[in-house]
Amino acid sequence: MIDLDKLDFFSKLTKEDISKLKSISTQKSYKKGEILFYEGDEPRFLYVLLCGALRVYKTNAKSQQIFLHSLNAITFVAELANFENIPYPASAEFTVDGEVLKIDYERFVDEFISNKQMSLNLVRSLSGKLKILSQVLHDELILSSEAKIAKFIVENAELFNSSKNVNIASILNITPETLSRVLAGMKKDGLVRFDEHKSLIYADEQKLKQIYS
Amino acid sequence: MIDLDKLDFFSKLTKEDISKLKSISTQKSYKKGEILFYEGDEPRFLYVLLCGALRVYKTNAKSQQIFLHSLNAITFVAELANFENIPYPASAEFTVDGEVLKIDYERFVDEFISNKQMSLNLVRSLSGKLKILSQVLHDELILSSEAKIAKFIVENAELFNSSKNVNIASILNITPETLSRVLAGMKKDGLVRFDEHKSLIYADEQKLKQIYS
DNA sequence: CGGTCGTTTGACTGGTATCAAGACGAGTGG
DNA sequence: CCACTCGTCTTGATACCAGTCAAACGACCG
Repeated sequence: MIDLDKLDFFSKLTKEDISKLKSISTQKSYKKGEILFYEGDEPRFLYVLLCGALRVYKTNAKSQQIFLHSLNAITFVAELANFENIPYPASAEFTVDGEVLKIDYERFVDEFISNKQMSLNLVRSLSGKLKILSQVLHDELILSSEAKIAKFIVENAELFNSSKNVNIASILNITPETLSRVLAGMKKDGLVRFDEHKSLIYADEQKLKQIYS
Repeated sequence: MIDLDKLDFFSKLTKEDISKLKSISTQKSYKKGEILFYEGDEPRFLYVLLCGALRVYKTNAKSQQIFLHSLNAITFVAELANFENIPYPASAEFTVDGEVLKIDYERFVDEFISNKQMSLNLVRSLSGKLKILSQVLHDELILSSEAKIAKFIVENAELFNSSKNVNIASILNITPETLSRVLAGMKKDGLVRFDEHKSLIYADEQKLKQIYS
């Protein structure tokens, strides 16, 4: 079990606040692949991801998962659902082993609603989430498949090289076939070059950026 | 000019806080159709919409506007951009005459960052925005045109009846042609019925809901 | 009664998914 | 060292949803 006192995330809280927090919450460990909650579930606790990472996704009518983003410790998780008292708008699955703090939300409100430090944490967290979401919205709503791929190459070159195409495709919410075809096109146009082992050895950043901006 | 003291939004602030706020801000009026900011602009002030309403939209590669949502007074506007120090992620246009409070953001941070009431306002505002955005994300990412229309009919029956199809289409980010065709289909399947003046006189809520959930 | 704005309809297009088959390449066991 | 196999990538044919373009139609307004 992780000790809350040791965490940066709570470092600005007083000793009393920390014990207050401990008294209204429990900790739980999860294995890679386990689900923290499903889209549509009613929120019962306010979650803080203490360690590990989550994959956040929505499910469409054809039961396909639409990847939204990853969450890394330490951060509140889906606090929106608690604040607005709505079902979780997406599902969260552990991509590695992790641990969460499960806070009794009602008591949290009572005790911490006017806590200066906690408010700051919340504002920061909410604002960060908004940034992520508006990013997702932009990528999914405005960008074509080609543009998404171009952006991914420029902004995630390493990840691009270390991942299999299937995984990249699922991050970008496109099919592997589309990814393959677009990359073939880019190769033909000289925007990218690969060595014999399919590692990216050259990318025309300028032209790639033009595609997505 | 609207007097800040009179507004519910600031009612929990002390008299000193209000004058502090006044001293670091100015008020400005806008006419219907004017733009508060464009997507991509650098934020220079923290805006509070004091009266009127804004249409918030993004622009795609073909210069088409993608409607995201409306904002009604009184609310912070795009505070995300200030907090995260990023360009505005969308454009905002007045749909009626309005008035905004333009707050010097740097000074706002200095003076109000640890103000209890203001923090609460911020948390509430951010959380509300997050809810809206995740709603938009769901509608645009998960729902088909038919599903969007079904949802709109169920949840906005009055607006549906009082608006021209062109406007409904632009709210739903679909073309008038698609709207027309889908409605024709629904009529054929008996999901909706219209009188001679195209007013909706019957809608099979159950079946419509099935389409979008 | 003519003009304008909005709606409807049809034919076509485009982007991406889907389905199916083949090609490739790295690791494995004979 | 070869051949087999499995996972992955590529390629082609086809399908589908919604957008585009164009024309006809309708309704209301001055």
